[in-house]
Amino acid sequence: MITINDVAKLSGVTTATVSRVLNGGKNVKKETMEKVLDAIKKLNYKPNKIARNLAKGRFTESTIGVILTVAIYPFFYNILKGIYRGLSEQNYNILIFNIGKNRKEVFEHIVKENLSGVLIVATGISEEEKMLFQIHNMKFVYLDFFEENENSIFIDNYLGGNLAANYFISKNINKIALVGEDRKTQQQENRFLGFKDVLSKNGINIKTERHISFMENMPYSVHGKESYKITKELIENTDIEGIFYYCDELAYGGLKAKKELKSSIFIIGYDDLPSSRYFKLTTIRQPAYLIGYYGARNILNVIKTSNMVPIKKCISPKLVVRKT
Amino acid sequence: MITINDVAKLSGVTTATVSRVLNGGKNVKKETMEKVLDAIKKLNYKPNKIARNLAKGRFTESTIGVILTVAIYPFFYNILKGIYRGLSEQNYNILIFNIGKNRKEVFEHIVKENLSGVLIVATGISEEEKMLFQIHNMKFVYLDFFEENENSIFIDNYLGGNLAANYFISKNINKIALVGEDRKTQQQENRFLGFKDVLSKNGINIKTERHISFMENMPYSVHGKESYKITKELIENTDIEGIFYYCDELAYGGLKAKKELKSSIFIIGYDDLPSSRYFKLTTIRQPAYLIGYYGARNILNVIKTSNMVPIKKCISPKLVVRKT
DNA sequence: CTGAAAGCGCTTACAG
DNA sequence: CTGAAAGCGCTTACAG
Repeated sequence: MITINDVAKLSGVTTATVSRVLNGGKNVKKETMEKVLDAIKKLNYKPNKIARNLAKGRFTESTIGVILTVAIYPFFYNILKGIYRGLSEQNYNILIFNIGKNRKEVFEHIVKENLSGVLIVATGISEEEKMLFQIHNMKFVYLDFFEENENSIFIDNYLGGNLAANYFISKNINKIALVGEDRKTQQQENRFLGFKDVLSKNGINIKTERHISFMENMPYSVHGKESYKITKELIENTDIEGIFYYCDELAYGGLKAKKELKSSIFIIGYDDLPSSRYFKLTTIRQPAYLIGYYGARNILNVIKTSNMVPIKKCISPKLVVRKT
Repeated sequence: MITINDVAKLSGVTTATVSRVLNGGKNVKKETMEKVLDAIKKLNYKPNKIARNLAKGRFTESTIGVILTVAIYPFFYNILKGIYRGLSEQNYNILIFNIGKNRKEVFEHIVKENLSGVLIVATGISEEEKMLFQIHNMKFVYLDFFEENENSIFIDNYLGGNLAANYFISKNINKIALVGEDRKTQQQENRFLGFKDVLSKNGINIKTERHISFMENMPYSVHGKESYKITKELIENTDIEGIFYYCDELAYGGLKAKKELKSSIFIIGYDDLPSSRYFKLTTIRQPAYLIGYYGARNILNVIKTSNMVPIKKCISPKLVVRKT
């Protein structure tokens, strides 16, 4: 590594002078300046920001980390947008981490960064990871994820499930299927539980439940195609009247099957992504943007107040009735 | 600021021991550890990452800055997605900066960050800003922006304009209006120039040109509403047969006016946002995701090779004919 | 298991 | 205009 010492030696001055040049060249003779600049170029010297910031006593943190798993889906994008808005307002920057692969390494990297706090999107972290954060006094807020005793801004997925079930009941639909992913996420568990609970209260049992195998490294649309196949099969081989999908993108696949087979099956999604409006999909709306925005405001709050009582913010989803 | 010295004093040990505790507590007596941990809690001590990184010789940069103006529009979001993908592949993180307000301050902040390089989205930077980057040996690549002698990944907006004009000509449409923004951006200038050039070659002159006043702090949909009004007025008061809009979101407003007035006017947008498919909007597609992805790969390249020849990558837009 | 001391790469008041 | 030296907050080989 080329340091200020190397530059000083090559240009025949002390590091003090090199430093002066680096800082704008006030009080430096023109010729000296040129010599130094020359040496910098020759050595392709790049000042070390870390050292400089330490020397200058610049310890202000104005960056919030955002921890994402795998890809940015449209839903997460809206969360991100909200975060961006909330953080920009307070002149904070966003540092995005992807913990999809090398999770452990990335976590160790995160605590080395000069961060004010961290926003964790749609996933929980292990006790070990929490410990790591604690040692480094790194505050965090969960987004779209609930955990007792932690700061979390989340959506009432159970209620979302209720809403979907009530919609079917209002339409007098009894033969119902569920289509989701095969990985157990908090979001899906609660949605489906809320859905089933309302149904059983009304004496209805789910006819069948299908789970698409989740593929981490694929664009999510691949799952939509799986959903299309499954729906087709369901329509052809069963007397199902309605399907509740884990999310809109899965429902889109269902819509395609429905159309192709000219079926009159009822379909309900979850998320209310932008496209759902144009597909006229009946769905449960989650205000993703708000989650992000609240998240941004709250992490800033947590940092400032070093609050002991965890922040809990539960957002209610809404039924959006369209034509499916 | 509370430092390791304060903790050492309060717990009656030296900084060496505190440091050991901070680093996992290997070779520290249990009681000592507890004393230190106690002091840390009492003082709410937060280790200084800057100092630690300097001491540990951790100078690896694995972060790329992304400079955005104002808000994240759907188009920029797709660029971001591409960047995210390309950077994640190489285990780099993204640090997002918003230069919408306090531009100068933010730039000064950027060069203080420990960044490997910077991606500048859809905007040029001034000579002064370039100088700043040069002094700090900060490499950058323009995305969706062209400048001679700089690294840039851009879209051929002139060609995009050509494509739109040719479409109108193929439909035998002669009475044409242009709807754009009132700020002069490179993107709009080139699009409209390309459009007009083809028309004049065919002996056609633009009938009228309208410019919506750009509002920085508003969601872009506000501009769509303006566009709706303007289009309505154009349909009602002129014999225009076709309108070319600066971007899809403006075209959506036009679509609404067209529908309301049951007009048969031809409408063509620019971008091909996801919703455009459902609106059946004829438009010029810009592969935003690709720009981001190439951008990520290229900035990484620029850093590694300290290339002298600027990287230029021109991406061609495509006409997407739908029903409008 | 713990401390004294040197060092990470840079900056800056002080003296000349 | 320039240098010698102390210092930023932390880590770590060395010695005990």
